[in-house]
Amino acid sequence: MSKTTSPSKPQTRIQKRNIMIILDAALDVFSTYGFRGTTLDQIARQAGLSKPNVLYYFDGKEAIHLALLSQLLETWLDPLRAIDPQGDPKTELMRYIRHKLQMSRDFPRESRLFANEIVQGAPRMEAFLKRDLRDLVDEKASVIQAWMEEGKLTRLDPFHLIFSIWALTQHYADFEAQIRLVRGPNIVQPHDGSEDFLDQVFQKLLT
Amino acid sequence: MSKTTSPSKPQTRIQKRNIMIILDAALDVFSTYGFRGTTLDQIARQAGLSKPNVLYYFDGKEAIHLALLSQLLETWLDPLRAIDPQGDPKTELMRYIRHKLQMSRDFPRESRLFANEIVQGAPRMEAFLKRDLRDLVDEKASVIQAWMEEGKLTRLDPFHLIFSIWALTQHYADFEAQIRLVRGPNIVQPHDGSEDFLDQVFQKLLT
DNA sequence: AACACGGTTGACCATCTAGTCAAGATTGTT
DNA sequence: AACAATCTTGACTAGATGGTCAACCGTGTT
Repeated sequence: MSKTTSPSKPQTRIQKRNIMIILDAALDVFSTYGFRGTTLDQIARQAGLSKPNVLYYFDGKEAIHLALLSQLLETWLDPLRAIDPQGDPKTELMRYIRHKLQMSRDFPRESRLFANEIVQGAPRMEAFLKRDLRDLVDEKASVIQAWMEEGKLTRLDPFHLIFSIWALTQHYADFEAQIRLVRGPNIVQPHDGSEDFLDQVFQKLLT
Repeated sequence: MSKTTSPSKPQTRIQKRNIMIILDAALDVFSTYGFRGTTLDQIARQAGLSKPNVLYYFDGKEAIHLALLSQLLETWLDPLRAIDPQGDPKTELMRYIRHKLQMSRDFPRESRLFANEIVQGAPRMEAFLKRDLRDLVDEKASVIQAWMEEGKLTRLDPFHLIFSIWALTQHYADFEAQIRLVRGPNIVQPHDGSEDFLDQVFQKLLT
């Protein structure tokens, strides 16, 4: 019998709290070690709970991972969805870029959880990527294409444009270790200067 | 006693062949599943050898991984090293970008092996990144900085410029699964159009 | 042919890991 | 206080996994 997947049952205070603690701990560990590199014991230790107790709240390792992914995917696409075909092209795109960069800064663990999945071939997200993401990207690519044909925007391949936004914003979260080590111990925030830089890049590119 | 680490012993034909087969198989598996997600049995199966036979050539899983990493890191930085302070700034940088993109196209497994390591905090590459990479990046950032101060190049943060090149080129290899799934089954080469696009981006950015 | 060395493997072991279970501790309600 | 439902855990199991080992096979050299 599934535990957290039954949508009807009301949750007690303890359930709410512990489920949150477990998901937070699991996000820490999964985003650092990947799915197979993570053990239930690690999650339990990080959560400050015993392993059987973790399994009291979730049906298994897979279920915890799935819960994190679906939670993430729900909000991950919001910035892209928010692009308004009626708005000013450059404003809309710059807002999207800033939003995406902000998410990479504020939710680096989520970004790395996602990156871990994708680098390893997205075995647990194929359905989602094929369905929801592809439709959304196709839609927004059309919007961008239309803007370009109306002469409101530099002509570029809209798909590559979207990919470049993903690459540049997520890089700061996903490759944080590299940035940190390359820039030395005096750099505290790998993101320092990233907003100004991306502003420059895309202002130039889109004009 | 270490096996492949002794540099003096001459290798037989069979050794040369099997070590190559093992490294190739291991690159397949490590780049797809990460270090902890990979089992020796998987490597052995992929190589068409028995597990004890694999361990006859390498001291263990760690040793195979290490061999791959050091082999990779030797060549990974060559394009960056090749940037010539005496050359024409835009030419040098565009050549670097094209070279990097080409490596991401021709050696996607190597790129993903690297990405897997970095996303997970670079535990096995800290020393290398801190030492070799940092020095090299510092050096080339200075070169770029000098170019900018001489007015030969748009003023930009040289570190972020380098990061952006890494992000945009490696994205096509590291996130290939995402690109493939988003663009649909009709796309065979996720790289299609990437060179033209990156040319456009950096031509605009650097002018 | 005989020998030595390189190459190969089935069987095995210790450890790790996901998941179970029954018994006990806590909590909320009356 | 007493009861039931929820919550927690030590001890356990089955299977996976990295690594070992002794014995056997193959090949080239004399």
